[in-house]
Amino acid sequence: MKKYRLIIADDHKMFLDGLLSILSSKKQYEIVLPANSGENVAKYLDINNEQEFIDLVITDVNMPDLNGVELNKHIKNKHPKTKTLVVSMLHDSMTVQTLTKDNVDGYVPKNAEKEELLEAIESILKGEKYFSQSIKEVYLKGMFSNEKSLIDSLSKREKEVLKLIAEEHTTQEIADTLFLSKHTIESYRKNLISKLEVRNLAGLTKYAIKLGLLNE
Amino acid sequence: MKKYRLIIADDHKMFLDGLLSILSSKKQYEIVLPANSGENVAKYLDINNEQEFIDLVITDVNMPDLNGVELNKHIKNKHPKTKTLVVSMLHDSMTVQTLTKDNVDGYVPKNAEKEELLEAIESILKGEKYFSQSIKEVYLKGMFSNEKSLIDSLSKREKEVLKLIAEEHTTQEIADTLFLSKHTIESYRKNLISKLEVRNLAGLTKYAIKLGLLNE
DNA sequence: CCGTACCTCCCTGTAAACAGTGAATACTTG
DNA sequence: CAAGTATTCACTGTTTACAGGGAGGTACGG
Repeated sequence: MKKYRLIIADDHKMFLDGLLSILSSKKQYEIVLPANSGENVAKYLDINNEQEFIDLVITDVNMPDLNGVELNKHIKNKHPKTKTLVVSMLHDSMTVQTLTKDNVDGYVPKNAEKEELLEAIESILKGEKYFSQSIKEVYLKGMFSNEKSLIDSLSKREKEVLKLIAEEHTTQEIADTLFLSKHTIESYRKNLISKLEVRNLAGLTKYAIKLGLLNE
Repeated sequence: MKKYRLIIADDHKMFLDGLLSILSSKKQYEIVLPANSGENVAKYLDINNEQEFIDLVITDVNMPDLNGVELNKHIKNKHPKTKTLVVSMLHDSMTVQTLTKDNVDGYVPKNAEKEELLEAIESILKGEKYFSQSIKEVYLKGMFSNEKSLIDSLSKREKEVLKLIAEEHTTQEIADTLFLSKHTIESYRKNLISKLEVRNLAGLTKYAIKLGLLNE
């Protein structure tokens, strides 16, 4: 029987230990590397994947340095034959959209049963894709909602202004920092409110947080 | 050898499975109930704890219906002999402060090694308290920062108004919904801005989110 | 080369937020 | 009960946000 070589990445050691524990019951899976960051996985693959091929990388989304989305992208670019399975407790539509666009092989939420995880791994190693029902729903909802397109519709400058607005700066202050006229910033503010379909500063602030524009 | 009866609560089944897997290696622990919500644990204890005593409840913080903080409070009120261990990936100072005030027996972050978890369980069952180093640090930081006191200083009504403000309602609208004068709401807004030491609506909104006042 | 999106700036209003001050009633906690 | 705090309301301003309109320049792809 072929033995599959896996890598698991999650910054929560306890979850990692749990996964290891679950997978150790399956003798055909060899866990080559339990990693606590995406960076470590990327480095490992870049160095070793040619000599000793890794079949599957199971990764969380939220990790320090290189997160799951970026890791998946890296793997699919540099090591296209290595499969990827995302296991995450987040499943917002933007993340799901990005991952599928980047050709991820599977996505299972952390509130799934372990049986489902094992099924997902099996399917993926057979060359199939595996997405949990709830992930499919999020994907579809994202397709038909306008949330994603709203975010995409913001230009770099608009995001810059939005960030400053959410950081509690007044229009005049933003104008000063960006060396623009107060009127320009007012235009941006107006456009943002209309584009993001919110009513005021509070709505803009919430969007800025949702978009991860604030460094906190 | 005495067998200890434990309950584990986490809404992420996979994590639950992982914990079960880890604890199953220790024969002296009997997992009576793997629960996916705090509500289930509270109900179980209320019904069964007199006949069949539960030694320890291990719980996550973020759960639907009854969260870990509320569950701990419930247990310490109604079942004071049952120990509690919080295992969470969040460790903001407010949560830690509240839990210690409510006499939680231990707190271990999810990025701890499984050995630490086992050590924590052991200590607690011996009657000691167990807090990871990182949790102690958060606790101390919270003690000397003013963040907590800021939050505590808000009255129920103030939080109510803050919530509505963050939900993008104008002063007039809030006045109408709460059957108060516009002037009253303006007073609240002013007090909130001064109490929370922010500059404007954006700052208030961020605080409202931090306090978890918004249902999203 | 034409359309489109982006960036920039301006004007005119109205509505709302923000600042300072003051004050009466109720409630809660030592 | 006394003292403090919460809750409510009011008046007077100034500043800022918000809404709607227009307009010129650049940059890029079809």
